[in-house]
Amino acid sequence: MARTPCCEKMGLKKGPWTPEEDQILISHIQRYGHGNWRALPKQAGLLRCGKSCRLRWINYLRPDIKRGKFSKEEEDIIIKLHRVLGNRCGWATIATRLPGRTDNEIKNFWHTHLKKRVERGEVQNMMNPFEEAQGASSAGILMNMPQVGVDASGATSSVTEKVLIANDSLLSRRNIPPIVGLGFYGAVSSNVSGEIIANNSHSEIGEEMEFWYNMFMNNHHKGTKM
DNA sequence: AATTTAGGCAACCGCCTGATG
DNA sequence: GCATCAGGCGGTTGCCTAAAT
Repeated sequence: MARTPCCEKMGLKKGPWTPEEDQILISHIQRYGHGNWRALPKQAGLLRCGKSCRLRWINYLRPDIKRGKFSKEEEDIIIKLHRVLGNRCGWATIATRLPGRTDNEIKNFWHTHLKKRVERGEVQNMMNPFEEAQGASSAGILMNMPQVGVDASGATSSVTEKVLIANDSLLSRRNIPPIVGLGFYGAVSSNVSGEIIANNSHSEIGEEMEFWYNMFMNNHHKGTKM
């Protein structure tokens, strides 16, 4: 059975927001907050669905929105993170790293500017911290794999050992994203059920690496649950 | 000056996930 | 365990504007 649509289309307005609608939404949220987006338009007297109100607020009206051109630093962060995360678990996560920027804005900026530059090879030397740490010519990455016992050729055994994973094909066969290279730092190991778990070494590598660590953990769990 | 094309971006759509009953 | 709701997210569309012809 099909889900009921998020909003009743009949009588609800679509398309660009008018300044009057913006003002109504801002005033309402400033007075009452936005606890329930679905109920908000009715309470505020707007002929919009809750989703539309939420999007308008988050992407345009929020007071902490930063508008204007992206800085070089912001570009670098987007490119680096996109390399790691890809489109699929990325824009919102990247947005958390760029205060005042929205996922929609970052997504648009990627598709209209950065994607072309990356495709043209203008940013090909941009590496994430793991790649930088390993060096571009590194033979592989080291992981603690107590239960898997996978050697560099991909063969399995019951032996608990540190494993050097030599190439991307092995990673892809095991459905592990390349960022598993964090294991190079000794910050990752896996438990008996095959789930990646943390040890405490990542706490010593600073805020930036903490961020990348969390990024890895999220990415890994998403990548392995399928 | 008029028309066409391309780029930029706001907004919508549909799917997914977590919470709740 | 299942159905439904609500919020969140990425993909995509379509409008607007500036540049090119």
